[in-house]
Amino acid sequence: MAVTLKDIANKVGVSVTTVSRALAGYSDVSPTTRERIKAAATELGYFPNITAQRLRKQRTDTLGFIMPTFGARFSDPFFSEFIAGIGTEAADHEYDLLVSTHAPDSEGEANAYRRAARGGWADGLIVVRTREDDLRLRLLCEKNFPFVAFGRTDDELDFPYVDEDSEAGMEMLVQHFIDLGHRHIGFIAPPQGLMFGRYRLRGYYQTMAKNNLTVLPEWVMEGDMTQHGGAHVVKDLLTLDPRPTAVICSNDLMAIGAANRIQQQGLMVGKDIALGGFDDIPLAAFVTPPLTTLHQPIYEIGRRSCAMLINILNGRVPQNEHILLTPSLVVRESSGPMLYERR
Amino acid sequence: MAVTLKDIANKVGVSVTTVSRALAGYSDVSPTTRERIKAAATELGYFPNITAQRLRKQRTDTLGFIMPTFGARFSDPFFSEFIAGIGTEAADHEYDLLVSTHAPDSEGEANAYRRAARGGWADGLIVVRTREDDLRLRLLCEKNFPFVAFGRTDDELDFPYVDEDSEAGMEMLVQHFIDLGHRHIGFIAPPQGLMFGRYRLRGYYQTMAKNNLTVLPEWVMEGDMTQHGGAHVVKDLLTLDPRPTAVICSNDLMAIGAANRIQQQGLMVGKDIALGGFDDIPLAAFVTPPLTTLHQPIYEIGRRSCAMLINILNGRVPQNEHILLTPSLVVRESSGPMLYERR
DNA sequence: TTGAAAGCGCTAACAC
DNA sequence: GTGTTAGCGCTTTCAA
Repeated sequence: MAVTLKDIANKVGVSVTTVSRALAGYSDVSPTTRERIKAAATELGYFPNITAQRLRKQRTDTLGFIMPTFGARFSDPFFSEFIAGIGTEAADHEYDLLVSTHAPDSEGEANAYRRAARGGWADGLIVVRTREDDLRLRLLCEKNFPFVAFGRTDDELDFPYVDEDSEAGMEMLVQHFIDLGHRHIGFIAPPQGLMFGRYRLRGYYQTMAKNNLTVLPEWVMEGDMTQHGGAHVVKDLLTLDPRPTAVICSNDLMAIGAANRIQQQGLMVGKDIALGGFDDIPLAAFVTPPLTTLHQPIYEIGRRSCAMLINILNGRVPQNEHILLTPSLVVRESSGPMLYERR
Repeated sequence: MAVTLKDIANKVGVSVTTVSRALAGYSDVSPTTRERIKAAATELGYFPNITAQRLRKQRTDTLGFIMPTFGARFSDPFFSEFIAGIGTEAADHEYDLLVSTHAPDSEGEANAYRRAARGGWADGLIVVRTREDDLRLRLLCEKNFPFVAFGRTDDELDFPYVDEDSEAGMEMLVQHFIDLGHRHIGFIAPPQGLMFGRYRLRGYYQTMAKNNLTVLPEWVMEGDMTQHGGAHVVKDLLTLDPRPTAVICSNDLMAIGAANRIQQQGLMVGKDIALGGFDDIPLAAFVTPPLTTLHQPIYEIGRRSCAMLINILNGRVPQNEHILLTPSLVVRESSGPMLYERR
């Protein structure tokens, strides 16, 4: 089938070894044979057998990404962007990217990580959406398997990561609403267990406290990070008396869902009620009204985590580097004008 | 490092061959040795070396997906959903999924396909967004490399595909608007070269013609499939005199962008102007006003294309199967009421 | 029922 | 400079 070193060796009349060395660019091959070998290689259309190289080198030159997905209509734009980021960086360094999809915390996911951590599947892993007491991270740390996470944890585990400072981000957003005159600010939190959700929630509480504002327990609801969740949960917030004048959602998808429901109830977002999100997904600027949110450069984060992983794999970097980025506040119409200026 | 067959063989005191056969479940191993071997394998924590198996079997048990991406803020929700679909199906059949990202029609993409078509990278490929005169398909057909496409082509190439009948879908949508009383219907087409865009455009023209409606050239604009594109292009449509009473966008992302721009200009979607999209991305139901569109089951399409590919790889299916699905019309508020019922 | 031997395609230590 | 040899870990004749 495919052309092998042997074919070239036969054709040129040298040994397989020589061919291998010539093609690999070793200096101990005479210029003339090297040329003849190269010529033969191009003529025959030789390309190295990746699998054989891998077996020999005991490395796969492949990165793994086990993507947490949820059921059939799963379609979080985060992942397209993130994959584009890691994929591009990986390709730039001649790494392949293996993607595997599993529901978070499922048995399938656990197996996938166990399999990966055994080695031989990929040389390193990119892990996203770190969780409290994250078994994935625990496993990888324990087995000493190379990985970089997008996200931190609170526990004793130490590992390299890139993260967004959700606490600082949320502080900007909450402060923005407070500065606009809001005092009753509802919050739609992510499901328990996600680290970034925890930071976002914490940022909310802290900023409220810092401004001497009390938070009533019923102001804080938990959503499932999807547009459905946002729509579903916000309606309870709307029935409160007094009704919050602003609602912050811990991601844009939920904010968009919430906006939809709010407007369905005849209220105007950015007028009757202020709304904020987190992520700045590309659509955030194009919904009606455009969404005030915190911008995270997902593609860049993907690239950087991947670059970090590749550095680690090549022993080029102090282990356990930590990068913490600060999101930037993007104010759009959904936050509305100063509260007392409303008509 | 890792436990190999040899380790087990040593431990049990048999040959590597026997261990291999015992573990592979061949019948010609005595029950007792088989048990001893199995016990030793579990005890030592044996797992086969995938690379070695691949080299030996001359197949990778891996599927490739070369994802067409565009720059840094690329984030089309289509891809998360599609990858979730193919990934799940692949995993169910114990295939791995290799993902590579490249700009469409770029040199990098061409290289990726050439590399894949040489073999050894993946056993088969999933191709999406077929193009007119698609070099990728031409290459794969020529090299006889197994693949399944999501999308068809017009030319002589015959290959297995799953596709959505965009023409039929668009007909439903256009007819829907016509039935509502619209006569001046603008259309935002995808960039030249994409097959599905062609079908969608054709569906529009044909349905207009079928209803004896003429289409003025200035009603048809070309957008780039993103929310930006939709927003950008729709404004020219709005300046026409008479202004179209309805605008159809060839995907939801553009429709959402268009809706944004329309409302920015003080017009109300679903009232002053009707709007339709295509795809039914999960957010379509949650924008304001909710978008009338055509539903495509992307996840399912991913699963089915992947299943088809796996069948082909295992020689289980008549080559070049064609599946054509019909999208379903989802009417939401953006199409508005009957035209003459408007206030 | 078991084992020896060959080989998938490549690389590298070591001779010549 | 070049070839011999060995081996990465596995599977599969073939012979015993």
